[in-house]
Amino acid sequence: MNSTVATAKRLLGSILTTRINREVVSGRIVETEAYLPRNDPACHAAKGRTKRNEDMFLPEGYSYVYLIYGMYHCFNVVTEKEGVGAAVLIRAVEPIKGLLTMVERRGTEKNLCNGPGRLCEAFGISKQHSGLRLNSGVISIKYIETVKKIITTTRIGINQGKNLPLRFYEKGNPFVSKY
DNA sequence: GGTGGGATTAGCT
DNA sequence: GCTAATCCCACCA
Repeated sequence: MNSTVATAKRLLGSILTTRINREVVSGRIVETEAYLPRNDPACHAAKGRTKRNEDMFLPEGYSYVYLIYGMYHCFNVVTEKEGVGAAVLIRAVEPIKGLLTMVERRGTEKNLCNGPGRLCEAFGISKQHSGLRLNSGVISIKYIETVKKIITTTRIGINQGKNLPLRFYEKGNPFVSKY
């Protein structure tokens, strides 16, 4: 098992916290996807380093945030050494703290964080938060526990590399995304 | 319950 | 001009 897959599984159950615009929001990660440095056509780094994906080539423990479909952001954790280009996409979290802030930012009380675009909106994450070192003030991820019941499936919403079993979520958790 | 289209932008070809 | 790791709402059953 390579370290990106190991990280994707280890992040399940960890606590994600952001301090953005003086608001503290946190949640428990329940769904992730791995994007591998080699033999993975869906990984942004697969076609080499560009201005868009350069933060993916930072060392492990940095954030990589990008804009998708013109309107939504996706939050990733870089997982390999500097220059390699691999990450774990955080797809869903279970809200813990700052529920009011999430509702305010999302404009609804439903589906606060069960999807990569939704959780970025709820947590206040946007492109300016790409390339930050985690646990240095703005975005923090704290390891708490190892989730035992992990379901592995293929990834969602991609066109290449669909058949690779690189999506992980906690069995039975209602905050996992639906797609 | 399920399906289909529109929103909206950066970067590559 | 087209695509991209998405989401929401309208519509139909």
